Amino acid sequence: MARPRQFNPDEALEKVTDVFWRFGFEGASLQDIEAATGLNKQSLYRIFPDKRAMYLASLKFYEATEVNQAAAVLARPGGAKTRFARLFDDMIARISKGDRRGCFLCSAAAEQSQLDDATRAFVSGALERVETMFATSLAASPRYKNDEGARQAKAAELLAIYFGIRVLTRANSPVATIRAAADQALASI
Amino acid sequence: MARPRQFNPDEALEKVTDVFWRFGFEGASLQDIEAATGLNKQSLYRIFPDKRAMYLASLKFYEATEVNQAAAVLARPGGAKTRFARLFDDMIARISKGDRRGCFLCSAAAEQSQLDDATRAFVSGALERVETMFATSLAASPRYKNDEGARQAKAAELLAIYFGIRVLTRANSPVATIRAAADQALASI
DNA sequence: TGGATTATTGACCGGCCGGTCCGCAAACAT
DNA sequence: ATGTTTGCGGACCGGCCGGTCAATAATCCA
Repeated sequence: MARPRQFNPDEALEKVTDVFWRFGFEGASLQDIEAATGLNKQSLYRIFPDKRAMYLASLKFYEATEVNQAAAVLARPGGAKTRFARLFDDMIARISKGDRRGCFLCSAAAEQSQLDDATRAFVSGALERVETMFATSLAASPRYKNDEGARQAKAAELLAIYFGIRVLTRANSPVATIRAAADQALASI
Repeated sequence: MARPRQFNPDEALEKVTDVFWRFGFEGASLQDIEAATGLNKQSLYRIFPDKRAMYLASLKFYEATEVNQAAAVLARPGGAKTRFARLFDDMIARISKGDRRGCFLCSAAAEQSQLDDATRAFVSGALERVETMFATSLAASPRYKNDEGARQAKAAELLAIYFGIRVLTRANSPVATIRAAADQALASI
């Protein structure tokens, strides 16, 4: 046929995701996105119908990469406490390296999910999937394996703590506070 | 002198706060604010130098009202567990009534604190004050009164759970999940 | 090589953004 | 009553917003 695309759409989406992750939907202008990707608006609009679609694609990309990676960490062998300890350690290691982006899903929930139906639908679904993922990992310990009620309840608590920590991360709370919250959560598993 | 102001600045600030609380800084346009307050832009700009100042004033107003009210709930007599149970019950009662605004400080942390220095400074200070408030309430039980380490750690954990629940609130998570997280947290106090 | 097709680019669009200006009305002191 | 001061409201501002268009350059097929 004709001239092939000169950039990798997946790499572009990765960069777009980072911009939305850091600045939010309203906070990220098309200009910012152009600068971050090195692409022209027109090239972007050939891939995405509009800005909102870019944002939703970014959320999906985030789930497929970051959340999936967390799932991989949680799936490694060991009891429930060990698994969550690894998850929290990874999270805190990133904060210590200066990464204060927190969790994109969490920011999207705070910023957009009361304003845009599609965002709310996706975010609420993604949170549910994270909760299920937590419950599955809890089942690695006999204490939760045979008690669905306890498992669900603990998963809900860990979900809240996890996202709470992500908020504290964005708010530049001291690492010590975050570490303390994580340790308390782990101790109760 | 001359003609006195025809509206109550405090009532105006209350309405402005509600708009920013629901829509966020970028999501709330001056037009939205005019509509919500019933005031003209010019009248608003006589009270606030610019939009950012309105936002910061709103955050302060939020702390002075909503956070203060939470502090009052936590200050009522009883052991630590009883006090936090009342706090969580109030929170869940509001959600059940359809109020999904969550916590303004929490949304501000997610949306703005990585973008605006003044917001970050205020939010991070406010979170610290909430944490202190939590620690003070924990001291109502002997178990935490004499163990500062345990008190700080539990306060950090409750802070995370509290803000996590606020995120779940915004994301339209089912009340059952939120209730479960709150109950788990209470059980560990 | 020629023609069809498509990516790329930058100019351009209307509209809304936050913010300002100015004419007018209201209320005070005298 | 009058002059002065101030609040008020609507017109208005430049600039940036998301989004589009048209001219150009690059690549493929035949």
